[in-house]
Amino acid sequence: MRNAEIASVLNELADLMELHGEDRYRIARYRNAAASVEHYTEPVEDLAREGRLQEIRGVGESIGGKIAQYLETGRISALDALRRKISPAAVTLMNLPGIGPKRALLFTERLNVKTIADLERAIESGEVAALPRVGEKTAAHILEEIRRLRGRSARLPRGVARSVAEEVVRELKRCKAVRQCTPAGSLRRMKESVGDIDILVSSAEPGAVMDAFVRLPSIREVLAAGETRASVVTHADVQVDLRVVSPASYGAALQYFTGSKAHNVKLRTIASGMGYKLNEYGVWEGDRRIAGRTEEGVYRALGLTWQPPEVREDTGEVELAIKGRTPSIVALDDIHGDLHAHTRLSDGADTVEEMVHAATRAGYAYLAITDHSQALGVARGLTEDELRAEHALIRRLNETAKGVRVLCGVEVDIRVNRKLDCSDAFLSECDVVVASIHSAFQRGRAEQTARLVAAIEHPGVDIIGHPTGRMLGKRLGYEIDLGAVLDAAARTGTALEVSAQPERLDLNDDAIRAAVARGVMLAINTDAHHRDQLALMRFGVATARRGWAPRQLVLNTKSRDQIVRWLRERRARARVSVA
DNA sequence: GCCGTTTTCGGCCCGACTGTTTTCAGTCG
Repeated sequence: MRNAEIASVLNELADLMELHGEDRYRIARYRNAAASVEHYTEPVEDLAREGRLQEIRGVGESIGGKIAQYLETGRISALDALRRKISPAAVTLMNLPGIGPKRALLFTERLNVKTIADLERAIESGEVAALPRVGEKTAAHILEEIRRLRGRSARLPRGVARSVAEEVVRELKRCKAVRQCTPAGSLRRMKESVGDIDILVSSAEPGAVMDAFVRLPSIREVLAAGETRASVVTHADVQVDLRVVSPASYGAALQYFTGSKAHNVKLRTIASGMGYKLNEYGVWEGDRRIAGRTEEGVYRALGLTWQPPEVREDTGEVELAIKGRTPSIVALDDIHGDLHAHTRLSDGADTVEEMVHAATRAGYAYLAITDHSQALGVARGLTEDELRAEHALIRRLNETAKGVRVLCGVEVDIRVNRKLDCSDAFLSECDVVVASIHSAFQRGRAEQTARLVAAIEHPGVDIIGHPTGRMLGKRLGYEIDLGAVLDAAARTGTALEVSAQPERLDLNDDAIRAAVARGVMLAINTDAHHRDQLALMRFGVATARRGWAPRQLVLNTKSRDQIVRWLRERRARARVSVA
């Protein structure tokens, strides 16, 4: 799959076009197409082979032709021509904060800057500050940004971002001038990682809020601070942007700062088509504000139904909103249980009883205990006899327990040789079987795909755990042919997990969308290793919502009776195959 | 360059902040 590579080439083309001073709408088309390609779940090279490139949103004849040329020859003649005219160094510089196309060209052409290190030297020598329309402060600011960027990882995992945001919101709410206060931006859209944190406040006294904000104890540095907007960096090196509006504009500002940008552009186009103007202060008919206090009101004024933040990525939700609909997607309240959890018998921290107690408090109807099978030595994997002893304990618990039904399970290892780490007979005795890959991540795509497909087709397996094995910010996961894996899951009815662990979120949103398109069953599980981790469910649900997963395709939205029946039918098949 | 509640051609979102200016260009979101 070369989608990321193709997207990056299209983005470079857009950057060069911008430097070259081309029409901004044309440039926007290239960036738009790059984003579509990046999130496309099928390999774009397959579409190219079948002459179907124009099925990608935002790809027409011209961009489609360039993609085809790139895939055939490894080059794009238009890109080569631009590269001859404009130094590639300008592209590098333009992607630094504080530098846009104008300054990038100024630095490369007037000062012959080729690298970021060159630029640092030019700033230190005073050459940059001497350029027209630059000056001391701008030069110093750019230098600061370069140094700050060097010590920082690009994006924050959402779990970390969430806690930073909650801390800032808690501190801000102590200020009396603050009326409403909430995180917006990609954090509110529940993206798996965020670039910076956006906080929105409504207040009748913006000045007082701004004063309080830039003095918060968690803040290390103020990057910019105006009357209604400020950017700061926390001690944890996270950028936080604050925006203050009046209560009458809160809904419009919330809509605006939640984004995504593409979603907003669509809404503004609709507004202008109706003779209105949409900005962060409201929906305007002339200078009369006809909506703005609530987000719902803003959508309503534009003749649209409100859309959940998770789907606001301009991937079809605006078109639904026009028709008066919202995507039918799973919600946290729909979840009735968790089908993947560990205890201290393998690598968890708590006992079966403690996990069950936590599930009861969560209001669940069922909880599957799925400790590791023996191959996973690092996780103190259990032998079949040890697992049987655990299952006996669980059955005794079920006899006396009211409320939560505990399911006897296992997380069985998928070995390198495609075999499972437990006997077929043992698997057929379990209530539920999760099969996962925990070893040999470096095998090639064909081999990993075959490994997963073998597990999916195994009659004793109900769910594939964390199907791609990725760890956000740590490793990419093993390479698989996602289409082939999804097809196998659709064919056999085996569910694929959406791991709610914030560093996994695996499957991710794009893959979920592709799974949903094929009718693949999903299971949103926490893979809890501690009783408190059952609460991670909301991250998994948020990811499933971003992937437009409907309740009907999420296994653990079933009631206790339904899940028992579903699993029993699969068990029956497993036993037939053993016999 | 793409695309359609208008539109197969003519549109294509809008405002805040900074710094260098002295009325606004550049950048960002």
